[in-house]
Amino acid sequence: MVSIKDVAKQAGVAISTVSKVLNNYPNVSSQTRERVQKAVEELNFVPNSVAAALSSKKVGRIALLVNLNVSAQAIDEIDMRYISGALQKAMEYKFDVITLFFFMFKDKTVDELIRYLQSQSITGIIIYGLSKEDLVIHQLIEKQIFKCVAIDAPLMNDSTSCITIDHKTAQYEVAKKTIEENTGNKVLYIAGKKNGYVTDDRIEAMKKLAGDMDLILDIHYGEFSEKDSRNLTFKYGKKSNIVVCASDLMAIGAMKALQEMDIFRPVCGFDGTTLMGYVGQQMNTVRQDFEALSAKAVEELANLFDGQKGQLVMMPHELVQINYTDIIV
Amino acid sequence: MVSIKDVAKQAGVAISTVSKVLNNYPNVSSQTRERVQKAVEELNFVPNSVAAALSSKKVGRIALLVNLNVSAQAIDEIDMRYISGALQKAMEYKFDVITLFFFMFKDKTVDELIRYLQSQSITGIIIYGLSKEDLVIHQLIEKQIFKCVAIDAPLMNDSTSCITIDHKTAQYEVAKKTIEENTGNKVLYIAGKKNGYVTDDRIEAMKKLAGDMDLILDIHYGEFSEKDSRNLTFKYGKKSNIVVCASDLMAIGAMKALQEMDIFRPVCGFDGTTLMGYVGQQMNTVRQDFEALSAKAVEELANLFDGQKGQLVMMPHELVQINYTDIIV
DNA sequence: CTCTCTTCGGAAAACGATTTCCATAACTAA
DNA sequence: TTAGTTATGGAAATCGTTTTCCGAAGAGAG
Repeated sequence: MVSIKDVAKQAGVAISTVSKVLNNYPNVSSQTRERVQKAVEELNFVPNSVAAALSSKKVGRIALLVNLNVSAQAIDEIDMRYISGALQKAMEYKFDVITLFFFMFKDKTVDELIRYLQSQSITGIIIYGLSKEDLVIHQLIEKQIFKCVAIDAPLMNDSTSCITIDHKTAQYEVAKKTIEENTGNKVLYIAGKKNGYVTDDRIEAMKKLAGDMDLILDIHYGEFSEKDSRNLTFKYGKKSNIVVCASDLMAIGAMKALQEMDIFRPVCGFDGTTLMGYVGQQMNTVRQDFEALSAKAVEELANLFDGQKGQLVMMPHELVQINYTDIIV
Repeated sequence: MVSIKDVAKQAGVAISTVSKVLNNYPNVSSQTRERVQKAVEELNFVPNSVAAALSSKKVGRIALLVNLNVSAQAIDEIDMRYISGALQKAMEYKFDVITLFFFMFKDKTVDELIRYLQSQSITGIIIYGLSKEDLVIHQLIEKQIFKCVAIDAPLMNDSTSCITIDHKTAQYEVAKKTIEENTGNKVLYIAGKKNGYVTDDRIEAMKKLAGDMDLILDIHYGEFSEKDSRNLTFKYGKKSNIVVCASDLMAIGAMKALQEMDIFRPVCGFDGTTLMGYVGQQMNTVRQDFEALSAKAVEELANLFDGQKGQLVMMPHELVQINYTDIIV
């Protein structure tokens, strides 16, 4: 394997000089710099990131800490899009990424988790799927041992940033639009997982909307699953005029229930997943750019590495209207 | 950070001795071994895998090389299940896992890919989603620089194993069952991606079945998408008695087309994803245990590291019959 | 009781980078 | 010309392991 040593020899300089060129350190003359770069080209040298990580605490080895919801269809898509967006951007930044799932650390203490991360020379973490009940992760963030970026969880401190869309506004808008396009003021809101940050934000938005538009709001919690939404719609769908769901998957569940009950209610969803193709009727939803969110998270991690303090980064969202035929054909 | 040095001091032995205990080397007396283990416990020591990877070529840092099919619903589920199964098992083996997607290496040569993997100190690779057209990956495997395990691609050499289910038998069985349960001998087979290893195996099985059961077989290729399957069913569904699809997602596409054409045809799928919940009629399918497949791949990689030669590992599959109500409610 | 053969444990050299610190060389100013 | 900076490049320590090799102690044989 070609190492920095070979490059040094080829360029006729010291190892340290090569390293300086590689890392854009100032104290290298442009001649030497060029000579080194030429040698790098010729030898096709790629620095060993493992060695770099070992010797430097700065080098970015980052962990993608994911609360997986395996096999819930739409959720899988969101997971994959988050992961893929992050990996892509991480490659640009030459970050090393390790993907970890929450369930791998069930029954582990913070200290054990920290030790594990340290054993991997992890310096930065991107977290998503965090709910208020995930104590260990919260402790991890508070300790500020690692640079963290939380997606959709408003946790910030000197070494923690948050990337999110404006869930309150988005939920408000999509529900308002749907209600305005239809008649009636009795709204069934099928919320997501209890104690989810996103869930609470959206409920807050719905309550505000209820106040603003004089609605009768019926709120029920479910998992982000088709099943829960379907069951809740069976129970409460009939006595409402409109069904607002916390995800597209839930919207589909609701539609199926309505269909089976043989009644029509306008339904709106959230997320803008490709699952939208499964809807059986027109639907409003909020499209999130999941890849962009996680890519931004990587960028933000880079900022934190550079010494920037944690901050809240708000990403844009988009209201869309879906028709069955729009997507599939 | 507590290092092997600290453990050595605590136990009153040399660093090398600690390492030997950690890696189960023979030449350590049980007394010393215990003393070291006690020190490890007390200090809560976790070895730094980055350092280990740097110094040893044996230590398993493995890459999960994935041909992602982002946002095709069912495909996402399969991806996630593969990834999650592998990560879990890798953790047991204390392997370090890096997830990489094919598309990240578009336009890259084998040498560039190799260099990248080496720069990450990767020694083993698990590959899935490989089609016959992925030249670079095939070259990578042939070079035998890394230990490889290919899922669903029959590539074996001294350092490459293959994990798969018996696609031929599975396809044969599920189609046979569906045909026997119904009437007619005109079968529309909606195959997967052209040049996919799995695709070809299954087509072969269908041809054999056609011979055995005296069927008139109409084969058409599509992407593993609902859309393609739907379109193909519109075109060719009417003149056949039975529709056999290469995936559950495709089966759903076919069912939708049939519904819209207002004709009934038995449809069978493949994979046994949770997407099965979306079917609108009874359906036979083949359930694959994706987590088990990728977990087995990790085990097999460990075997290869231990010096075992590459081999073909056949995993079991299961025929299942799905009803709409089975899954969702 | 000595000689050889094991068994065990330690010293030290990797692995491939980063980074600190020091020695020049070169330049500036007086 | 000389003292004082500053720019530049190198030597060496370091990160935390693994692994080779060697010496010492203990065991067994004669």
